Amino acid sequence: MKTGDQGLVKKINKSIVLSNIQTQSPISRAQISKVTGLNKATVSSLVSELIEEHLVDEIGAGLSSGGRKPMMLFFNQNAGYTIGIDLGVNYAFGVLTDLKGNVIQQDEVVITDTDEEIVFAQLKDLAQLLIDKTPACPYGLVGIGIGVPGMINNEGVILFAPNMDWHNVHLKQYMEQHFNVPITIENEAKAGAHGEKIYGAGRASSNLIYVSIGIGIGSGIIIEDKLYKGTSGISGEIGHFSIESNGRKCPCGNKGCWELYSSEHALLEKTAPLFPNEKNVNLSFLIQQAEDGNPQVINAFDQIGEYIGIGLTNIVNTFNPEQIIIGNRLARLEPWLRNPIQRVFKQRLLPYFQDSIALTFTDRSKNSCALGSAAFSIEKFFATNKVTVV
Amino acid sequence: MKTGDQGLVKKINKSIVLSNIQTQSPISRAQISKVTGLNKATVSSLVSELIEEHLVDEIGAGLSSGGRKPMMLFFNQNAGYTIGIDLGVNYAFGVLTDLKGNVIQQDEVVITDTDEEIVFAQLKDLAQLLIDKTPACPYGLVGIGIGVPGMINNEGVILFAPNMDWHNVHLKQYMEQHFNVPITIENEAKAGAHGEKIYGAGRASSNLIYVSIGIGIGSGIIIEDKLYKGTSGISGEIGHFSIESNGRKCPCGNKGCWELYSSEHALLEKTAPLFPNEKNVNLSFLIQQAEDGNPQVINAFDQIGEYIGIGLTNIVNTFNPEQIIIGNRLARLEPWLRNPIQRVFKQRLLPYFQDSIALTFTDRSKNSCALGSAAFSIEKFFATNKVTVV
DNA sequence: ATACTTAATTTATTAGTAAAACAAAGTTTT
DNA sequence: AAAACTTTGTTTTACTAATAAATTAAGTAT
Repeated sequence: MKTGDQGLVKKINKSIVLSNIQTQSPISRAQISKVTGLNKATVSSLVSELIEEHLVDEIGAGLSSGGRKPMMLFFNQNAGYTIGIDLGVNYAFGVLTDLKGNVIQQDEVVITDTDEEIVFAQLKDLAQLLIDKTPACPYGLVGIGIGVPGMINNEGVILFAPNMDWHNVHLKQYMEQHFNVPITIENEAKAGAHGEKIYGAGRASSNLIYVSIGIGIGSGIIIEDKLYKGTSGISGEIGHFSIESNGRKCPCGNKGCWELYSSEHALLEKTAPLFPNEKNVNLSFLIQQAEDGNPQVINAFDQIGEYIGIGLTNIVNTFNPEQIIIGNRLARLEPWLRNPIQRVFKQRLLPYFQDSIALTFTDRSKNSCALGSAAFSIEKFFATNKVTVV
Repeated sequence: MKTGDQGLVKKINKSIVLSNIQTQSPISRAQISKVTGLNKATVSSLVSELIEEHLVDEIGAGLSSGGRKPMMLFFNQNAGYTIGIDLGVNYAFGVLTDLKGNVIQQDEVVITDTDEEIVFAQLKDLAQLLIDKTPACPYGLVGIGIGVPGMINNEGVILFAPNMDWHNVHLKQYMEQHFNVPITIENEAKAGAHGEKIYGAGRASSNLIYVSIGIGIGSGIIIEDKLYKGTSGISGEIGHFSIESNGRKCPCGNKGCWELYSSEHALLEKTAPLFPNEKNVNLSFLIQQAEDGNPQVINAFDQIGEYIGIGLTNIVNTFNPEQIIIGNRLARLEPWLRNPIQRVFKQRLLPYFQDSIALTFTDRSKNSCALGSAAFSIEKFFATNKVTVV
């Protein structure tokens, strides 16, 4: 039980002030006071602390609205930097961002061998490369986050990453040994969900499910603005809920798992026979075919979309979320998936859900997994050092 | 954004003190100070307010442990009373409880006609009957809660109760007109989940799913100790997630819904042909048959249990909860359901989930729906009048 | 030039927790 | 049984943070 004291009050209010400056800047002290209801004096005092801590800058006077000009405040997004890495099965994509999530630098390495030690070394080099590009600033690098396609427990241990063939892998320890900053290892879909919630399409939603459809299907669950990790850290394994209770056996033990019908893997399996002479039937190839009007491919996309819709219906019935965001590789298929999904929603969802659900595809120009991973460190930084997150 | 001030601090601490007295009583001021970390003076001051508000009583001196005897404190559970009603399709069961959830009085009425006005009048009479039994006390009746088998929106409107044939029913308004206390209308499974979390088998779990298996299947989702209601208040409709994506059409619009295979309705449908001469094949009859060793009935129970296990597997994969509690009518089948469910878990769940999940059947001697409905009012009472719930 | 407006700081007040001193009521030691 | 110690709970004092009111600063409107 955490008791309350004046320090708590100050943390709360300081956090509110900072978050207002972050999201509404340029903003004056007077405006903050009006918006938050905090007394002008309180705002002034908290702002001056934030300025001393280099988290806020005075950027110059604003326009007068009939009286003294307000001094406009800016969030000093360059007070520190953070690294986020999206670790895939055959790539690792890293970003260096400022405290607002702006990408300062990015880099990608190709992974050809998923051997633990090789990948570890590649991740270390990728991080070092980005660290070397970190501009001089008061707080330096505040943390490194990595999104991994596997199950991560509450201690950050990678319990199982099927497509990497990893079991009980201690990436966190390895990174901590090499870099003296907080390390966050999180499931790729949870990181993606967080990225969408903080910086992406999910900012306005309190309850959203980010459905990561790649080789398999995972998800990140945001409930009341907060990532829900589950009791042991492995919530959201929705790729393995059964939509055919006695369907094909899945390696997970279950039968008829959703991802057997709706993932990139399922799509490739389904379409490969259409191109017996083509060695390299991959997603880009299929998209090209669809764009060229190949009816069989378009039909395959539609069928996958229908199965995706069936699974999403289950999610909506379970969570009653405001929004579902489709992420990862199959988000590229938006033009072909949106219709069948909406069609299934219309057929299968109760009317009460139909009105309240928004379907969004991730903006692939931003990597929400890498950004979300980076954002974890920013929150830890504020929570431990300066202000509480409200 | 709710800012912090000293009032907030006091609310938090007062709530902590009260909750310690509620759960640990008899307890002295000194002990509370030690347990909470609050200063002795702070505890004294907060306790004296609680005593003035009749929420806490000094019950006499305790045993000395080498010095002055401590004055033991008790939560005054009789400071107020609350009513909770479990509204079923053919019954309404009401309890009058004290502020600790002890049942003071209970009553049940039979519902033969689900016509809105008739049921409303029955509920009003049931509540009045319990009110008449309310002992004299400082706060009187602090609220009435009703758990309804249907979808309730955030404003307490019953959008749809299929088995009552209700659409857009304003029970809350009706009760408010007749009783001048806060009225809470909530879905039956959500109320049950809350009851289990506050008073029942789920007290120790932060993340739990209460699965109400009756005519249909609903659920209440507790996430981080809090009931998750969903964006429009209708989360947890897990009876309508599809486990046979192209299975039988369900009235909800979806196909192959879980409850078509796993509910009491499914069980009765499956077993009725076994007893062509029996007019009244109901749950009690089937249980009697199973107890008498009828292999066909036992087999039917096992099959239903398997389907329940398949659905629960989906839930575990999705939520990674600490605990699943089976509630409502089919909880009576625990002796026949536990094995097939555990069997399915063993076959279908990933090992990481197997360790962390506890399966519990509700204690049918307590009605968690009625108790949970009653508890809603207690929380509202403390939140609005005295202390915040922490 | 004077009166109004708005912004931000300074000063005084208030509310709540905490630390220390104290009072109350015991037990243990001699 | 007196003295010394313990534990409980209250009182006194100090401190911190928010707020209200007064003040200073820097404009605009007429």
